[in-house]
Amino acid sequence: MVTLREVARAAGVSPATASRALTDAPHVSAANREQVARAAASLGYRPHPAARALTTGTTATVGLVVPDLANPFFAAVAKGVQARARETGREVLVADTDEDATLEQDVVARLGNRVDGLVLCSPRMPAETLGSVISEALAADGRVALVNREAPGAPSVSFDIADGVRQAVDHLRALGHETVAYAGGPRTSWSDAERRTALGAAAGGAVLDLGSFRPTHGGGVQAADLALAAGATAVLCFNDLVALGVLARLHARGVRAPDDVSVVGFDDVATAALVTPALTTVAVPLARAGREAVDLLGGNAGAAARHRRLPVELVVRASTAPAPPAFSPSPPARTDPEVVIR
Amino acid sequence: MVTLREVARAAGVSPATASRALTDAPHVSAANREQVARAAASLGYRPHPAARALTTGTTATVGLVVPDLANPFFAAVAKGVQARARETGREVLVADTDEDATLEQDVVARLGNRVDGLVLCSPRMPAETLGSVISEALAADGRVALVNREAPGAPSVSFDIADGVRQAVDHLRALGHETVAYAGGPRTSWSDAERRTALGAAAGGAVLDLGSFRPTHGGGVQAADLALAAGATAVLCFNDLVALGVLARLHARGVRAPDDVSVVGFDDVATAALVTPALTTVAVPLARAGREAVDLLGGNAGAAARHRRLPVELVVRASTAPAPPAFSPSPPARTDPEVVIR
DNA sequence: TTGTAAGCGTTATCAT
DNA sequence: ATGATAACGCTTACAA
Repeated sequence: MVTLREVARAAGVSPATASRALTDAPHVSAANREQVARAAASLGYRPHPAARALTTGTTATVGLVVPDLANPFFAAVAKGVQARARETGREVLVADTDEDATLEQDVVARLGNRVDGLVLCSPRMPAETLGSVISEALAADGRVALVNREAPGAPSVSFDIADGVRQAVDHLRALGHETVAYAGGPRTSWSDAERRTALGAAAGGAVLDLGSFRPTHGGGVQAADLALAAGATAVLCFNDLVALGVLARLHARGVRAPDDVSVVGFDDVATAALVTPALTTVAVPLARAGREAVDLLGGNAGAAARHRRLPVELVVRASTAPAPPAFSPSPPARTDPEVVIR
Repeated sequence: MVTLREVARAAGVSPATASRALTDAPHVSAANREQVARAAASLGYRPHPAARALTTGTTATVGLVVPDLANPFFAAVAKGVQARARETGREVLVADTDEDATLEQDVVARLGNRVDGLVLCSPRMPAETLGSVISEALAADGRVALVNREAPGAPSVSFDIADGVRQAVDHLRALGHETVAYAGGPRTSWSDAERRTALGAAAGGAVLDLGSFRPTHGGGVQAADLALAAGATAVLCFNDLVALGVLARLHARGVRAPDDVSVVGFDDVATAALVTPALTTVAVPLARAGREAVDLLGGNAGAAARHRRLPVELVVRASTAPAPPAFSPSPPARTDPEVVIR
């Protein structure tokens, strides 16, 4: 291993000067700067990250906590975090909590002292746990940034979910759908709560609440049968995975999409465009969110209180179409107040 | 920040003893061991990773290099790497090269001195670059492990691709398909070469070579038209993404799958089971490969020359069916020797 | 502008 | 079994 001392010796200067030269610090003559650079290059010098971290107290590393790397939603965020970190000369330490909310706190602790800042993309973490994580271990400003979630005390990058819901519902209403159902996500999900709030404000009448489902293909399968039973002609889903499940179940039951029932997803993950019928969905700038979260780290100004909300956009593909003239396998359940979001 | 000195003082011992006690080193009295543990716990002591790394020369970190985190194939591998690393008390530094093979070498260099070992899952990296990476920066044994690729000088975890190809072709032949086409992946891909070699040995006649395509949905769209033109009734694809593209294009052209044309994918990524028709595909233990690659790191024995080849399994779903009695939009091109794998 | 020297928090060596 | 003490490789006062 070639150390700074050796570079300094080769360049005929002291380690201090060599250090200054290589870190672009001031007070170094142009001649020396050049000498040192030349020596470092020819020797193949690589600064020792741990040594640097020990003295500076900074690791040039950002941590990323996600529930499931294999979930395309989080994978897209991770990609954004990765890209931005690399651009800014930092590495990414990634932790997959495997959907285990109890693990998240532990993971944060383990990562805490290895990184300069932490990007938290943990929708399931209880608000109180999140609060303690923010205040406890990462007391300093700019040490933690949230993605797809907002909470006091930490900057965050989230999405204009309300607008996305509005766009989706408007789209379906415009197509003549009167009975629109919502296949919701986990009750503990911050972003599901956002969706429900927005649904309550939807124009053109109430939206049927099908309930809460696991945010997976299986959840969608469940929801589809309920939607059919309720006589819905359109289903808005918590996310694309759920939408895919709805589509699959509809097909299995001989119900055509979009001819008989329209389906709208959320997120616009990569596969949404690849399935048949291609999914109409609310596109959410996942990678961009990851990038901006990284920029929120190391928050110098009062960034600690900063919440960025990124715009979303309905992408109309092939899973939505005008409502069928009269497709009602069973009477709509709109009269039951308990399942209606006001 | 609470340091080891403070713990030692609280426990009434020297830093050396405290260190030994906390690292489970020998030569510490049971009493002191307990005292130190208690003090550390009550003070909330966290060893400083950089300091430890500086003295021990070990970072408790593994690096992972992939071309694209958002690709479900690599995401699954990453999840496995992650899980195994965590179980063994290590963290994961991940680098996404964004499909840029020229970036890979640079990334390896950047990661090299921050990790104890590197898991390389870079199918596109030229063999020579890979060779220099293995020998140069990571000279020591057990510093690098390959996934989905084999090369001299480094241990690897790959898949029994030949067997997978055999299973797929046998399946199609058994269904009565005489004209089976292969939609290949990038020429530079190690695993595509494996597939082609296996195809050459396929029983029951030659397999039509459609050519090389990008390993994406778009590549599949291209391949579909060629398969149709060649009169194939079954298409074996480089991976599931390509298969999805084939399926989409078939559907767009009014060709039914599996009624008119059967399609087989490779990898069995998560979405393969979720689309309609559900994809028949060769399931490959991606996460397991990631886990085993981590175990190959820090290779003590002659593990440096070790190559593990994991078993694969054809998963028959809905995208394959018996060959149609006589579906030949155009005459099969089997007579053209240039496009036939012998 | 440059060099000397003092750490940063641990672990490892060497006495005791 | 325990405790000084010297590294580990780097940055940064502080001097010059």
